Amino acid sequence: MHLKLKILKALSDETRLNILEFLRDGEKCVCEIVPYIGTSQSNVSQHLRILKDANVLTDRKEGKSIYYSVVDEDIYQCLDDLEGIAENAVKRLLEIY
Amino acid sequence: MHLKLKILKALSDETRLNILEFLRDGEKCVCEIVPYIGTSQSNVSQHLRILKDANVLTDRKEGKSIYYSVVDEDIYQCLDDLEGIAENAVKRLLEIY
DNA sequence: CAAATATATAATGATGTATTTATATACTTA
DNA sequence: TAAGTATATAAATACATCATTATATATTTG
Repeated sequence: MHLKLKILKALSDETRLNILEFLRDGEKCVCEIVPYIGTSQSNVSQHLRILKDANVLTDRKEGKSIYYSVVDEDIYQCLDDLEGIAENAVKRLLEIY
Repeated sequence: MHLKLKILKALSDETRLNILEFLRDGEKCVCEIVPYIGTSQSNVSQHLRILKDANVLTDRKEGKSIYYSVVDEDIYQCLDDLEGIAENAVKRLLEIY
C-alpha cells in the first residue's frame, strides 16, 4: 500500500487523533498516554503501533518506559488545514439553511 | 462524528483518492469517472456518495448526466502535503539502510 | 532471583467498510 | 409513451478494523 494511504488510514480514527493531539507538546510515555485516552493499555498500545507502522510516530526506550513522539511535525499542519476545511464546510451548510 | 474525522475516512481509500486525482482539473460526470477508475458504475456511485456525504464533493445535474466536483480546492493542498510527508518518510527509511 | 511495573502481542468477537449483483429512478429521444 | 441511457440504491457477501481479554516480554527493585 502507498504510504500516503497508510498515513491517511492511521489518521482516520478518533482515538489516534486524540493521541496525536496529546503529543503536540512533545513526547509522552505510554503510561501517560493511557490515562489521558481513557481506554485499556492494550488498546492504546495497538493504536500506537498503527501510528508507528505508518511512520507517523517513533518510539524511544528509557528504562522500563517507552516514549512516543511525532516523526514529522508537518502532520499537524495537515491536520489543522483539514480542521479548517471542515469548519468552512460546516459554515457553508449553516448559511444555506 | 466530527466532520474532520469523516473527511479523513472519506480520503482513506485508494479508489476515492483516484477519483479526487481525476477531479483535479475540474468537474467530471459519472460516465467519465467510471471508465477512468475501471470498476463498476455501482461501485463508483457508492464511493462518490461517501465523498459527497463528507462534504468533499458536490454534484450538479445537467440533462441525464451528473457532474461531480471538489467543494474546497484546499483539500488538494492537504493531500499534496501528505504526499510530501510520505515521501520524506520513505527517504529517511532508505537513508538508514 | 522473585515480585512489581511498563509495554506488547495474540486471539476472539463485534462492528464497519468495500465489492458485487440486481433493481430502481430519472431523463432523453424515437 | 416506449426504449435507451445515466445514475442511484438495496441486499448480500467478503474483508478489514476495533475493542476486549488473556498472556507474554522486558526492565527495575527488593
